[in-house]
Amino acid sequence: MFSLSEENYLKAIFHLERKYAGGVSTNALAEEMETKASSVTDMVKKLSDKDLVKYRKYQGVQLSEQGKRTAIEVIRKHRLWEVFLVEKLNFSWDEVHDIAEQLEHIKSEKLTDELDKFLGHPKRDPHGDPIPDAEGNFRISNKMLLADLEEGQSGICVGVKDSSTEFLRYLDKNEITLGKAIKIVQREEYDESLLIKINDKDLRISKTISKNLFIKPND
Amino acid sequence: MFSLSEENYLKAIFHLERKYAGGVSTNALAEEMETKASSVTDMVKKLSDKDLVKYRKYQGVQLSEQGKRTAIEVIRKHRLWEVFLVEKLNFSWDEVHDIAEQLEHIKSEKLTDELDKFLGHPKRDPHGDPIPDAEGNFRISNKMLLADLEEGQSGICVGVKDSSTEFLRYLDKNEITLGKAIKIVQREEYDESLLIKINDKDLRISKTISKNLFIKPND
DNA sequence: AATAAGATTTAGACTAGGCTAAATATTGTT
DNA sequence: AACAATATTTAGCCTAGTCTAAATCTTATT
Repeated sequence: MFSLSEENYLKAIFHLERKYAGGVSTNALAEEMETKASSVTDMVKKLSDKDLVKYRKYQGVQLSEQGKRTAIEVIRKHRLWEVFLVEKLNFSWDEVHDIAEQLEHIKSEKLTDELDKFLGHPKRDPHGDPIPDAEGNFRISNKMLLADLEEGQSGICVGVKDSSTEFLRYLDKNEITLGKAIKIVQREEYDESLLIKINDKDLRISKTISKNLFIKPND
Repeated sequence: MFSLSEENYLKAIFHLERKYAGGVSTNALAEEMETKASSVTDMVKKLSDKDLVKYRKYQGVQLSEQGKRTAIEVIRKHRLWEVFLVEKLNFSWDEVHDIAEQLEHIKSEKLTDELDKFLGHPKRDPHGDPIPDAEGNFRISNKMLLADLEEGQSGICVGVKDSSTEFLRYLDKNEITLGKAIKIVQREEYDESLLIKINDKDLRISKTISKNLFIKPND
């Protein structure tokens, strides 16, 4: 079993490997963990001793197979608990992150699997992020940023890139929720804002918004 | 907010105060916490600095009002999660303790209250122990040990004193579950065993068993 | 190729929580 | 009242995880 801190490092490395496939730098990890580079170096050595990461001084860090498996297990638990909080306990999608950060460290395989079953094996968490199955497989779907769609294209809103309270509240206010159909009516090249049709209404959204909304394009 | 270790100490002191009302001794607490007396002394000083306990050297320790409130909150969470695990996730009553020990430290008042609501405000956990309400009030009911009932008396099985896997499995095997009616048919004074009627069958149980089963006597 | 800037690691210190061994206080028994 | 047994506390050390400051490595620029 791994400590809370070890699990959080593994999770952070997992997320950063998307951006830095060749190895996650100490500084990037320090920023993600909201700690100092020296602390990261210490912890990364410990993780390396346990064969959870591959680490070469000054060259950054990568997850080992076991490290990756552990990180995915933590992410699986995080997202399942988020579904539980929203679906069963009346939380809204902007309230669940901090609580799931605690719940994701509860150690019991049976608990995770029974929770998954109880929730009906959900495929995505309340923010549209995919939930890995018990074997650690994500079903990845072709999603794009709304900002990258062409004029005239349409699709389904499937996730958010920014999960901050502020952004989620903005979406709530404008009745933009996961599963909704969205069509790009017009692109304004000057400020990169978009005119979209959603809920049968036209809505103008800024680049800031469209860069943080994932869409599964039709066809 | 208090640390995991602090919460566990408060909980242990709370439980021991039932037996040692005049102050819980360092050694008793050390045994309960499965640690050394010297470690207990250190921690008790810290709790005292935070006004969670009243402590006088060599004289034992007692919970302050705030300490008691905190302990009860932890116990409330523990028991609610046990209900959740048994009622919603198909756990049996002998499997839930260790997981609830982890879940009881999750910090979110809203989570606790919503969980309570979701479960229908249960009054007792799967072992028959009362669940305090959000204000920290236990509803105490008149329960007795089965061993202390007279021949001919009858009642309802409402709880267990020993929550060990072994004991709970024994009860399962003999179809003794909470809510069942039990009548004392005969007391054997020689070995203090009892002949009881339960499930319309006669069953002989030893003193060891009858000393660990709580009964709410009829009238 | 040299060097300055930036990134990373090392050294040494700190806190929480725990341990062992030694010192001290309390209690029970004569 | 004294002393032995037991309980408790103190002193000093340990590990995990963190920090600051100093040292060292890498990289970008000339």
